[in-house]
Amino acid sequence: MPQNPTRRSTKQVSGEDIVVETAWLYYHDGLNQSEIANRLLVSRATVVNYLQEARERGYIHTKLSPEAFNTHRTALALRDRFGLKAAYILPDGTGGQDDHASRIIRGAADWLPSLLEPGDRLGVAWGKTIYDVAEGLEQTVIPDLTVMQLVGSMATPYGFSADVCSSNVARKFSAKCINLHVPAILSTAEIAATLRAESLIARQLDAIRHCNKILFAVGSCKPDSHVASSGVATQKELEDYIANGAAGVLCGRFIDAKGDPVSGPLDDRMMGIELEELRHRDMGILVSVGEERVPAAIAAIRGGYVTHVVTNQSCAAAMMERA
Amino acid sequence: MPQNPTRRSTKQVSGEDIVVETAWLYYHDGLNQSEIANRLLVSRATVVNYLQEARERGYIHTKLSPEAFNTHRTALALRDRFGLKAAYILPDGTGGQDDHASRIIRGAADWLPSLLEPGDRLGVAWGKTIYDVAEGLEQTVIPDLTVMQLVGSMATPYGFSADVCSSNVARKFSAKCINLHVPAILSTAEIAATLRAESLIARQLDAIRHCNKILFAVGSCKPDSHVASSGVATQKELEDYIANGAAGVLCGRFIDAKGDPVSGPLDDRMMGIELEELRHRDMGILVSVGEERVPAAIAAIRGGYVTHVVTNQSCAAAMMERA
DNA sequence: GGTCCCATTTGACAAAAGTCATTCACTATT
DNA sequence: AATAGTGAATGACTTTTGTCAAATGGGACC
Repeated sequence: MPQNPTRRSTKQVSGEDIVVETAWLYYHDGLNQSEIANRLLVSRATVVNYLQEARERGYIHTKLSPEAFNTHRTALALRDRFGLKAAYILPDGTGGQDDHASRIIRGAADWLPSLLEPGDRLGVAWGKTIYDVAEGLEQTVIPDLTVMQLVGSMATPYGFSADVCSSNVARKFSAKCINLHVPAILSTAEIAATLRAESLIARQLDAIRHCNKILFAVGSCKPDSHVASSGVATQKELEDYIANGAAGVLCGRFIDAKGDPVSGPLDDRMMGIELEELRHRDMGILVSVGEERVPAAIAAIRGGYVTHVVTNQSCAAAMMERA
Repeated sequence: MPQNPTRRSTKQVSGEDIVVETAWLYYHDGLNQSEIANRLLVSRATVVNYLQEARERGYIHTKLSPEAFNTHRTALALRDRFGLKAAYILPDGTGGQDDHASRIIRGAADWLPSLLEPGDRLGVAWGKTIYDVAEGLEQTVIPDLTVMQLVGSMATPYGFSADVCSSNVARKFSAKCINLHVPAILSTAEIAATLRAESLIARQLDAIRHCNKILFAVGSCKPDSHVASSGVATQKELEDYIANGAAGVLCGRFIDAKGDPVSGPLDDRMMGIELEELRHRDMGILVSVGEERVPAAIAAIRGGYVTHVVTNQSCAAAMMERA
């Protein structure tokens, strides 16, 4: 309004625009800060401030491309060794388990959006890993995506029940969400059967049979597995399955080392997608965290449930060694 | 397998993976080079080399977010002043016309992908600006996108004929392309009418009436306009239109200052979408380069052809001043 | 086993970027 | 009209990053 006073306020008049200008010159045109300072007739320190502001405002976005993780040696080796479509291998952390895990989870969250496309129906399993992946997802709109809960919910104190996992994933993608409003495990096979016959439930169970992509983790078959600690299975039941050759857990179902279903006392009391329905989908995305889960991961791959793997260097190495 | 001619052994064992590890630590974890050097037990200079390699391999991607250009003051002002859905205003270059132009074009190429979604039918006009935008587009897959040529082709020595523009845009998006296999201008209205009646052509012309988004530039109505220099119109014809109040050219058609069609000798001899069919689409994306085109751009906006504008600071200022 | 070749690595130096206390112009208040 | 307050801009200094010529070490060849 008042005439452009040529001093400080000049900068003010162009206002925030100068921040964008600075960011453009720096990131797009590749000038250094001194060059920019000269052009804009400000001090270099000011350029630093502008750039900082641009970063704070989220104008600048730096990311590692997926190719960085699926075209290097280990990734290609794992892919070829197991006949996968792709493997996404993150560098090992230098910290402990948590560091490893958080990298894999961040990696999976980075990669997932590029694996999905409009029209997909994504089945989502449950567990801490999947929950964390959902948390890590950037808000990204994928038009016409449907997310589905693959197994019933369970009352865990941890907050990563199956319904929470699927809802969160759906929210991050602004997708439609089909939840399964039943418990994961019922006290008797009869009650489970009754519920399955219930028309609403039957329709939900039918819907999840039609998903084309699946996101899941595997559980190891150790006594401390989530299957036990979350109360889905008792210690005794778990031991039964192990005695029958169980090598891992996938969507609450037990598989042997070849990936085939292991039958046991829980099967009929469980609500959720069945193993046969999980095989040979367009895409099976396995997020595998922790070396103790390597045998389970191998079993899942052998069973034909997996086309894409996200894990880290050391697990990838362990997988190739043990297979 | 012939052992990979490994170079330095220990470091080589982890192979190229160490480059990814370095990039991760630097860009994702935010460590500085010295910290990384300590962790990886190499010199800092080596870390620099790894990072350089990561950049060369295209692992690292830095971009300015669209918000940087359509949420700052000028962009919002332009948008509100003209009732647009969005304006994307690039900083002025410090160089000459070419510098200005190349920024706008890069900006448009950066922005366009985020404006399109699966299922869209994008009509593409022609001209050097549009051609350059197409060149600048990153290869991005947009599923189920159809690109359409809006006006007939012309024999220009410059290589930015309408068919080339639409084909290139389609190629960059891996989209289906509907081309219009006719000249832009015919010697008589009769021949034009005959061609229009031709079933193949009629179908193509019909198809382009159904696009929902349109990408175009405007031409000024000066004697040196592309309309004249590319041979679509003679100097005399151009003067006729100007005498009738033409303020700009849009898809080969002349409009007055209010954006209404200006009739003249060429109208019936021209092959391509008509002005009325261009108005009020879901999205009309105007890429406007050069202050001499400001009146034409204003006319196009007033005429209701435009919902989104890409231009630079000085043109935006000029537009607001003159309107 | 010795020697050469060559890409990778490195240390020392140079350039660029980041920090921070201070200055400066403008505004609002009295 | 004087003054205090505000927040951007700045210069001097520190830290981080980049460059380059020289060194290093593995493997191939003799």
